[in-house]
Amino acid sequence: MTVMDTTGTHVDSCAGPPHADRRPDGQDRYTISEVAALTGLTAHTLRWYERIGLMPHIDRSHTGQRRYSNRDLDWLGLVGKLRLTGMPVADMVRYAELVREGDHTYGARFELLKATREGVRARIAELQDTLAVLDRKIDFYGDAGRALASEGAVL
Amino acid sequence: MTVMDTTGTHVDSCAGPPHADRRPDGQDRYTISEVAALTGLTAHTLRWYERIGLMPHIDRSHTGQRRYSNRDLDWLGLVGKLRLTGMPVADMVRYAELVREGDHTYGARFELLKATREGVRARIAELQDTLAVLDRKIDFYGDAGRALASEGAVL
DNA sequence: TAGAACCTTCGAGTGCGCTCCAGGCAAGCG
DNA sequence: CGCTTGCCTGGAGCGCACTCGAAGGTTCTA
Repeated sequence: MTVMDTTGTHVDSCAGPPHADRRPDGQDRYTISEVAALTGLTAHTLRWYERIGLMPHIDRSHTGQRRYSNRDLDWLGLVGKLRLTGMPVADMVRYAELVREGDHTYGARFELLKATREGVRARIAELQDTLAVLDRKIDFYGDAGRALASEGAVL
Repeated sequence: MTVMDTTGTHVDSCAGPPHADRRPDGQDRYTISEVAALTGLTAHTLRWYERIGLMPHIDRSHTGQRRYSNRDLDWLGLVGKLRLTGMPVADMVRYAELVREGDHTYGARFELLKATREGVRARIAELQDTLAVLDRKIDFYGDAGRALASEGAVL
């Protein structure tokens, strides 16, 4: 249960390419504005994520300021990806809760990830379908659109 | 300029598979609730689409009720597809305006469709990227997740 | 030691895409 | 004739995901 190992690289293995201007583990104490610059989120949004329970506990300096770790950046990377899929923030909060609750939620998290993956796959299929519609429409315009348009077709 | 031909099937050729329970052209005067059932949108939403300029002019019965045509359904089919891509309603309104403005907007519409297509392609790429992240995470869980989770990795 | 630049919290505001309500009209039916 | 059903309009309200402002404390640079 205790977290002894903070040097392993496996922590990073799940959040895409690690950001270039990251500090090595051990000196990874970023201010909120540094994290904002790194992630593209605003400081406001980062604090809001914390308020709604989307972040793990963020370390604080002796004066109470947030100090983000590399692991926090990894988490934000994952959140960013999930956000791109259109996953509602509430669902991500649910996942964050499972992580906080510890090992016994392992199965639930696994299932949630798999369900999310299926959702993303379905979304991709949907978009490819839409792409086909657009392709047909664009061909239509390219080939004979001008003539057909004047006949009243809804282009 | 005059719209003589309403019997051609080419009108339909751009909006995916035609809905099964459609009436043949000529008897295509659907009430708002029929269209709601056919499209999955609510009557409220259909009226709202009209208010914001997303629909062409919808025909009315002698008592002022809306009567949608097959062409209107085609248009709603396209709108539905574009909505799936995440295109903002405002952009779709812009496209609708171009259609209303007539043939001379042909080029603009063509460009807009091509830009939209590129947007969809980019979105698909993004999702595939996310899918890869999820796949890695899921493998991780499946292979050694339980052990690593107890070491403190952010899964 | 001044001032800028950063941080904190709380709470209100914004933009989008609906979603719903109130109040009223018109048609069909027993 | 009254009742129900379906439709009309204009406008208010809602949920989401931020986004920003106010008021005040702290830390860095000259």
